[in-house]
Amino acid sequence: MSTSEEKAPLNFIEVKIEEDLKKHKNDNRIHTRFPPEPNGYLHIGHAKSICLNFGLAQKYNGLCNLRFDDTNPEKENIEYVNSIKADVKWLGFEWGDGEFYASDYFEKLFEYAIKLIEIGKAYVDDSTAEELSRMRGTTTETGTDSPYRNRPVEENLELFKKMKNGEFEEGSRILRAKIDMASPNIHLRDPAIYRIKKVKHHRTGDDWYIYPMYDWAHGLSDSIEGITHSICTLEFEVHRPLYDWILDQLEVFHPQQIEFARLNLTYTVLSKRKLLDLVNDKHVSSWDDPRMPTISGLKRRGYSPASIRNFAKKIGVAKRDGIIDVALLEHSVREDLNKEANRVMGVLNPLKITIINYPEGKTELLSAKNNPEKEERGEREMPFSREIYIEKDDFMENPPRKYFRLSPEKEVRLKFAYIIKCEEVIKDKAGEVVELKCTYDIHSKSGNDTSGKKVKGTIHWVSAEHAETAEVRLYDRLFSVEDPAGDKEKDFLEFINPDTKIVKNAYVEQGVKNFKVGDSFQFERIGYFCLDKDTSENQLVINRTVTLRDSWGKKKN
RNA sequence: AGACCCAUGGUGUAAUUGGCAACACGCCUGAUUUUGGUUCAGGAGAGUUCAGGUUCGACCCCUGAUGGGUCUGCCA
Repeated sequence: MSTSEEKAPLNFIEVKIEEDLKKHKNDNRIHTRFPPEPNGYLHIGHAKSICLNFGLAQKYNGLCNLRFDDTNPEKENIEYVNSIKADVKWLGFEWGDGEFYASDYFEKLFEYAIKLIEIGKAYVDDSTAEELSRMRGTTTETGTDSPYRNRPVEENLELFKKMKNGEFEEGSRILRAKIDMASPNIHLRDPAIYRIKKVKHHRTGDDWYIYPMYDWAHGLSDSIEGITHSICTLEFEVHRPLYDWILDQLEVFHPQQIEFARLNLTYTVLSKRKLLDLVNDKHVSSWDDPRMPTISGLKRRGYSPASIRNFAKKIGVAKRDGIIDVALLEHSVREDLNKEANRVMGVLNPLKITIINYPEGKTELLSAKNNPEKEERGEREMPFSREIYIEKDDFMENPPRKYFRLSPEKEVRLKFAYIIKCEEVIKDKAGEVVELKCTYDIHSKSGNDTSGKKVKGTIHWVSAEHAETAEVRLYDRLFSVEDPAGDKEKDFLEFINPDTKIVKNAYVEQGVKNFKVGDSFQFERIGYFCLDKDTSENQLVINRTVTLRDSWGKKKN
């Protein structure tokens, strides 16, 4: 038995590609494209598409273009173009010379339209939008022919050129493909392919008074670029007959459109319009608010490009639409950050401890491992002194069974330091524990413990005198229900989760000050965090990316 | 209502193209651990929406039903 390498199962698109390869279709060339409209920021759903399209090109030694579908100047702008380029690059993909814009093809697209008119397959229609809508029919009733449908070619040519020259009012006329008003597929009922829009375009300026519709621009752009596999989401399935019709009429290179199910994620929304609403209505601070499922939001939250790429790999590609558990996304970051992120200590909810048998004024440096998963990351020195902070949760006056942490008369290890014992609990008038008096065992020093003691729990701490204060933003899921957009009665905005806690008075070890904005690290025993761009000279701002898995916390509930 | 698409554990994706369902996440148990993390070992959980048919044999092919999605912009 030869142990040839396991081949990962192919998704249905790869199956299709390999069939094409077997038939030597397109001379075995594989060319995909990622075609965003620059009218918003990219989100995790786009990341799926980016990984798919660029990933296919990599796998089959092909190319993947980045093409901006910029045919609607009303909604598009250069800010979005730039953010999209930055996000794709950040995700780890390169398009080389393959940066294109549908607007680069406006002239060519116009000529193709002329050709379509010339072969009698397109006409200028003077009907109003309402008339067009009425004549289109419905899903059950066929449409009716427009009175302008049989205009002579010459007249169409002349009118279309006048449209181009700006001689008509916006909305007064459109160019339509002449297909079949009785088709059960509404997209084939003489669809509009050009409309008049006297709007300045972010790239072509005032050159054009007419702009092509998606169906006209997209397929032809694919064709012009020699795209072999034009991959898009399911809702374009009904457009495919039109995509094919256009290319067939013009007898040009004919890419194959393939549709797959777009990504849905629990506890969030992934539609550009809804994300825009969140930004515009100030429910979030910006497109890169760390709670946003945008690529820039995930980046700011502390997600690594690798974690997103791995997530995309895990979710697979298919035609069935479903909803993916965010837990899988969270697992993907933990998996990556566990290996990559250095450990530091941070106390989010401090409880002061005075170690009464530790000399006043003394400070010693203890060495701490930076990353147990990567010995080569070495060690750092942490100052230890008489007064320290521990996490409030790490002390209980009346502990339940199997509580491994600190409680009266009990001992725990301070990680990388000594074993301490709780001798006295100090409370305020309200009965709240405000401080602990402890003793430490001088023989229990980490690395050379001769005390012979073995304690069940190890907790994190930070020296009071040496700690830095930080603002820590404990982000939670953006919505409090699994499918906020799925409720028929309530608007998705009603499900926004208000529980993002901001902890102002966290104490963190000094080293955090040396991190750069965007650096990820683990607060031992708590979770993965990163330094936020709001950090200033005198204020550290830290975002929680995701908590650590917590089997104890789960058990308690 | 019509056309088109889809249907496999809680979730997502597989099943050498017809040979009695696998992987990942999540969940549970145990071991290891100076992170109740990681790692390791194990477990529960679907008989493939339903009803027929073809076949020695069906998740896979056929028919019908049911359920879900998409489509009636001069948006993409």
